[in-house]
Amino acid sequence: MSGTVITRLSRMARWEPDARGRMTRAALDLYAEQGFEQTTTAQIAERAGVTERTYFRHFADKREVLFDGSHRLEERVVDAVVAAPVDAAPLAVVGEAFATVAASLEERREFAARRAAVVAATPRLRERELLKLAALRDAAAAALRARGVPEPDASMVAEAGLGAFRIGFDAWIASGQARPVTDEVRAALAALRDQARG
Amino acid sequence: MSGTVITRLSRMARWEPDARGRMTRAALDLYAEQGFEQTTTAQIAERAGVTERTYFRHFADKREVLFDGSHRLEERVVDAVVAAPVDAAPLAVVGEAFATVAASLEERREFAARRAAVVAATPRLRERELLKLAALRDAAAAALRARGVPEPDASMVAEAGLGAFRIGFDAWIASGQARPVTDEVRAALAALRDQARG
DNA sequence: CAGGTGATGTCAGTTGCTGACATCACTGAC
DNA sequence: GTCAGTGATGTCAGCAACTGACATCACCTG
Repeated sequence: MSGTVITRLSRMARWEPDARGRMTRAALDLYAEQGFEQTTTAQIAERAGVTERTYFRHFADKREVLFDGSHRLEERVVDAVVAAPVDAAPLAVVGEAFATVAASLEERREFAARRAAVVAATPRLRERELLKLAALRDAAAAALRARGVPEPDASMVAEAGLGAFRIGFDAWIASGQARPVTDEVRAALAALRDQARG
Repeated sequence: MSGTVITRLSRMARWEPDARGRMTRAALDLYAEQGFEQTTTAQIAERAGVTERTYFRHFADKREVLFDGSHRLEERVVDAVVAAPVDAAPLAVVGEAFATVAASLEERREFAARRAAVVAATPRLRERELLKLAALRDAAAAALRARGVPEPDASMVAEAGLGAFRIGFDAWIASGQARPVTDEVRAALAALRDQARG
């Protein structure tokens, strides 16, 4: 802790501010540099200038650092589904909802890409990602039911929307972000629609 | 270990046979009785009549005990996709493939239901389940591509098939296995088809 | 300036999981 | 028949991921 720089600002918080942000950046850097399994929570804490105990007060476990924003995504999907015109078709509603969510990732595309690479390379992080995506899907399904869409339609449509999101996002990353994410997501959903009609 | 019964059979294996099976049953029982988090791997090993080290030689971690059959499921999906008539529509192919997989669970419906209850109640087990299902989906997508289905169609159709499988299976469990699983899976996929046609 | 509050530090302890090495039951060659 | 080989198991030491209990510290409020 001897290396900690004490920034002197007029109205400073109690300790060094933004401990969460520092831990997130430290974790992503370390995971990218030396791999998730080779990184210890003690290393993350040290690089962020806190103790290991403080890390575990902010994040439930070693993986959760990379999933801090997932709650915001959930809100965005639900909001988008709720805000859709009442007469819009369910599949179109979720498609646009997930396209909106994807668009929100474009603001921090560098972070998103680095994070995606680490997650893709680590089974245990993929697991956690799938859990968050499942929560996203369930939130979308619930929002659809609130619009009056019955089961199993609501669940299946939500599943299709999430699928388009995932496949579109992956294509966006794989292509070096050539086209906007929203286009990729819409293209994936359109492919499914064609297959269902054919 | 004093309670271990030494069964005397004419042609017995080296030690008590079926250690994996005993561990799987012990784990499922304990998880159901007292919860996953409250169960230690030492308890599972003890009930199965082995040491903790032996447990970890058979299973990668505390969760993997309940996912021993996942490889067989993967084979079944792939086989079903490969075996489908060449002129069959991709969505129909995966639908029937996942219906086949679901049907294979009906043979051990009691085990499947108990297992599903434990998994549903435990986030960490749900995580692992999602990873296995993702592998199932990816295998189906690869098999579709081998049939000549292009991307993103193959991935989206596989996603829809897995969704139907999951939703159908859940409905089957929730209904107390009233109708055959295959019917539930087909119904879920039909719902999506209807939605896609608008 | 005396509490009160919230975030942090310290420390001990449990559990999940791994590597290294010994042992045991059976198998096959001789 | 015996004896080395093989594969599954047991034993033990140890690290890393977490958790609970308690102390501390910076700031705020009356």
